[in-house]
Amino acid sequence: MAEKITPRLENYPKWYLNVIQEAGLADNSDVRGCMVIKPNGYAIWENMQRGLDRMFKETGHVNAYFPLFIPMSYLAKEEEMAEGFAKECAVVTHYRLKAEKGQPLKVDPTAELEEPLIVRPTSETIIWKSYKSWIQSYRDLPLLINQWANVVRWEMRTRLFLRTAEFLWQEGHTAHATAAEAEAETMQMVKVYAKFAEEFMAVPVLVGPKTEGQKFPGALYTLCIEAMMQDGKALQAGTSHFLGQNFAKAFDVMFTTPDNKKEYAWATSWGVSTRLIGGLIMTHSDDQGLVVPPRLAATHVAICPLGKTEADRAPALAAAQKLAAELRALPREEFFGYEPIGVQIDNDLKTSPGYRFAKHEVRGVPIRVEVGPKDMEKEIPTCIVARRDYLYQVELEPELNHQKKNEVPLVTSAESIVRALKDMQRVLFERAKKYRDARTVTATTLEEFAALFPVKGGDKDEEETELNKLQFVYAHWDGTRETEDMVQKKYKATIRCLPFDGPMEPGTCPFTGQPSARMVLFARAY
RNA sequence: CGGGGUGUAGCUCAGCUUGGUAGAGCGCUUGCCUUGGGAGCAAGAAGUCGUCGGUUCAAUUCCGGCCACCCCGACCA
Repeated sequence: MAEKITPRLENYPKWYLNVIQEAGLADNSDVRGCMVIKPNGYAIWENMQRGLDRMFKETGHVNAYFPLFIPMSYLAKEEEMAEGFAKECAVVTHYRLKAEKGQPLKVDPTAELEEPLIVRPTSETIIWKSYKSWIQSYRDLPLLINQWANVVRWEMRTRLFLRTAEFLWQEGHTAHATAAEAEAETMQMVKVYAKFAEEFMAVPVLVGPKTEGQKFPGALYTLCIEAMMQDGKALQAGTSHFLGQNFAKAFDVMFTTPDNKKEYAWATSWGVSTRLIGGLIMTHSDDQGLVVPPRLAATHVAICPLGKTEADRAPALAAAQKLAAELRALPREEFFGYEPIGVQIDNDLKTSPGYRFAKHEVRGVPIRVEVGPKDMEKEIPTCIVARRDYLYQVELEPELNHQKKNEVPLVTSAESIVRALKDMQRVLFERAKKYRDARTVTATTLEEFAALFPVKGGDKDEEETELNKLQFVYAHWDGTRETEDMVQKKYKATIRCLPFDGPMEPGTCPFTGQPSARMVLFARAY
């Protein structure tokens, strides 16, 4: 059978879409720019939700839910936000259709809303409208609320998971009595995101503030996490905003201080979305399909009993069931401390072993176990444990002495599997970090910078397929919006952030010759 | 909103130039065969050819309108 997935080096964007399709993560829908998230993709999102939600709760947050529709006038109350989102808002103007026999359905012109509603692109406005009535005293603060929701941003160009017109996310919205407290919250939450990205997704990230030009509309500043994809492009994976008193002022949210004075509340907001799934795919997956770090996998182990007939297979099937039960019975702390291990027995008699192996690989199941008659005949029965992360990587990292398949005694296979899962989580992170660090460079002169972000003569395909060529580039910057805009226009590279642990020495801006406080991180971005 | 392109089976597409009412591969169903890396053979089901109109004895094919989608640009946290 022909290879179904376009190799990454041939065409990276096409590979990305192939993986999503073949792994059963999502479909394009008939509604332009919107996606259908299929069970396999949604399972990853559910695991992301679980991990994040736990971390939010551990930092004192609670969940609530606010309406999908927002009166248009609310958005208008915060000027920067209105300007920032005006061009991508879906608007509801009517509340009724007209259905007459033999006539096409149409909007009932007599059912026009007095005030149009927008579908939330983000919920600061409607949430702060509520906060106005919830916050009276300093005793009501801090207010630490998160919501899991969908939002709509009418993007011109969409890509599955990375940028869709509707997407799922969480948005935290907090109110505090002091600026310092709100700023600490902003920092705390970006660190939560960084921890989640690195420990759950096995995606290394850089943390730091956005530039003035790239911050969220309505924010005083934005902190973000940035990840490198396999093609060297950057992906903004999460943001945490210090909103100052902008929304409190827009919605008149004042509280009484202990010394009986009135003050506006201080705000933060922070969010990550289903875009993380896109980032996960483009960090770990390979030409054979999806690779999912164990902490986010719904199914961790697929056991394939082998044997031609039901009778041939019976002993192997029994062994598979025993192993599955053993794995499922493991105490949670034996795995990652909470979710139980997901085990699936693929006992399909009608498909060949190769087909089943390939199916689980393309879908990103971390561990596959093969057990068949040959294993069961042995004095000490064994099984084959195959790790998804070793496949097709062997030639890339020969020093790690990867083994595609390991034969282990059945009696010890459960521990072998748990050990492998833990190791895989670590290996994926280290591999991604090594990849990113090897592709992070410094440019001190304009010539160096220009060579790192070549602009081709129009052939976009060629440009996008040059895997390994794009890099993260540290360079000085004079701090002005003009220079930032010029670089974006000329080199299609943006300042991703000013990483907290990046180089801090002052220097000279290669673009203007002006003094620069520190180097910043440039990259092409999704 | 400008420039280009495409709408034919579940999917990817051929056929149209030169009009005569439709094909392939994959997928699906069934049977045989096959079981430690995506097998093979055979049979079968499946399409108002985007839509509306025009020309014609006859339109998937030619002409026009419309609609949808894709690519490039613009735009885009």
